[in-house]
Amino acid sequence: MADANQKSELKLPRRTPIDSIYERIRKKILDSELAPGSQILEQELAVMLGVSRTPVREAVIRLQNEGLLEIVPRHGVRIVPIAVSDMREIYDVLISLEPRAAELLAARGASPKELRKLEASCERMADTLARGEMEKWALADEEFHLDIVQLSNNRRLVDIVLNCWDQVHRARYFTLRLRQHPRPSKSIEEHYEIIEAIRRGDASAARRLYRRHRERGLREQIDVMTAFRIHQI
Amino acid sequence: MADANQKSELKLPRRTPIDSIYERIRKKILDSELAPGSQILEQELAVMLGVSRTPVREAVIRLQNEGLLEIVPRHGVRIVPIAVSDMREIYDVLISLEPRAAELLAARGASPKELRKLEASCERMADTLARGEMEKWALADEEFHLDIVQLSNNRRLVDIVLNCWDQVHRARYFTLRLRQHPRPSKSIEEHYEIIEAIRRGDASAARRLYRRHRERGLREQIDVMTAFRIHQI
DNA sequence: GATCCGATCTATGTATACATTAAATTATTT
DNA sequence: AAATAATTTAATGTATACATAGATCGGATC
Repeated sequence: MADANQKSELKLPRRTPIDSIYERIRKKILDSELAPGSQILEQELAVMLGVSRTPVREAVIRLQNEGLLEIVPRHGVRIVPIAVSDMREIYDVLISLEPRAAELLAARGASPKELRKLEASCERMADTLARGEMEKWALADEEFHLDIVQLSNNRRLVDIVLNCWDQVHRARYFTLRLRQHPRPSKSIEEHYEIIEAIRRGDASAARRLYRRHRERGLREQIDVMTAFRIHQI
Repeated sequence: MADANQKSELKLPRRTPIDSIYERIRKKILDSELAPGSQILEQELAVMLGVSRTPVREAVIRLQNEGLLEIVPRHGVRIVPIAVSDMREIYDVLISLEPRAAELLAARGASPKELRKLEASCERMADTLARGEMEKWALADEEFHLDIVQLSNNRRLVDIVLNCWDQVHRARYFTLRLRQHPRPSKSIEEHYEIIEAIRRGDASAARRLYRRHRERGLREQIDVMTAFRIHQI
C-alpha cells in the first residue's frame, strides 16, 4: 500500500506557475484593474507579470474561452465589457441552470447537515444586514448560492455557473457598492422559501422559487444599470 | 450614445493556422480517431499534424477548456471518455438550457419564416425516416434543435449547448449506428408539438414540451448504453 | 489636394532550445 | 528480499528567436 508515503499520497491538482499567471490576470480583470473595454498587448502583460509571453499567451487563451477577454489579432487582448444585453444573456443561462441545481438537490433530498449549512448562510445574511455590513452580506449571499449549486453534484453545471458569475462580477460589485441592495430582507425571505421547498423534497417548487429569485435579481441589476446610465461595465 | 461600436462588425473570423490545428484535433476526437481514454503526447500530436508543439499546445488548452481532453502533467493529453454519469451531467445542462431557448423563442414570437424552417426540418425527418436513411434523419433532427437554440438569440447559451453536444457526440453517434432510433416517429410528433407551442407564443408550454423531449432522449441514450454494457464511450 | 501605392514597422504566431521536475530505474542498505 | 535512496530519463513549461502579415506613414502621381 502506498498510503504510508506522505509525499506521493496527495495528488494535488498541481500548482503550476502558469495557473498562477492565469489567476493573476483573472483577478486583475475582476477587480477592474484591467479596465473593461481596454486593450493591452501580450508583451505588456508579460512585463507586468514578470514572465515571458508564452505563459501569458496560454493564460490568455483560457481567459478568452471563459469570455473575460478577447484576443484581437494585431491589438493585443481586449477586456470584454459587459453591456445590459450581455447581462440578459448571462442571466438567461443562470436562470436556467441555478434553479435546475436546486431542483436536483430537492429531488435527491438534502441531508440535515446540508440544510443547516444553507440556513447558516441565511442567518449570517440577517446578522450582517442588521449591522449594515453589506460586503459581508453579499459574501453570505454568494455562499448560499454557491452551496446550492455545488450540492447539485454536477461538476459541469457548477463550472458553467461559476464562469457566468465571473462574467457578471463587475456589475454585481458595482450594484452592491452603489447603494444598499433594493430589498435585502426580501432576498433572505426568498432564500428561506427555497430551503423549505428543498427540505420538503418539492423539486419543482424549489426550481420555481429559485428561478423567481434570480429573475428578480436580474431585473434589479438592470434597473440599477439603466438608472445610472451604465451601458457597459 | 456611448455604445457605438458598429465598426467592429466588420471583423473577419480570421483564418489562422492555429484554428485549423484546433479543428483537426477536435475532429479526430469526435470521430474517435483519437480513442476515448487514450493518451497521447503533445510531441506526437505535433508530428502527426506536421507542426511544432506550440500551436498544438494552444489548441489543446482550448480543447481542455471544452472538456474534450485533459492535460495530464507528465503523460500528455488524455481524451476524456464519457461515462453514463457524465451523460447525466451533460444532459442536466441541456435539459435546462435548450428548453430555455425554446421558451425565449416562443416569448419573443417566431416569424413565419422561422417557423417554416423548423417545419422543413421535421418534414425532412419524416422523409428520411420513410426511406430508412437514419444518418440523414439524424442530421435533420440536429438541424431542428440547432435552429431552436440559435433562434434564442443568446450567443452564450448557444455556445454552451454546442459544447455539450460535442461532449456527447460519440455517444449519440454510437446510439444511432447501433440500431434504429427507438421511436423515431415519436420524436417528430414531439417536434411538431413544440413548434405549435412556439407558434401560439406559449412560452412555458414550449419549455415543458422541449424538456420532456430531452428527458426522453436522455433515458433512451442511457438505456442503450446500459443494455450494451457500454460504461464509457 | 487627394488618393493610391509602397516601404517600414511591429505584434503576433510559430519554431526551437533549454531548464525544471516528475517518473522510472537502478543501486544500496537493512 | 523489500524498501528506500540516488541517479537517470524524458516530457513539460518557459524563454527566446524569427518569419509573417497587417497597419501606419510617407511619397508620388493625377
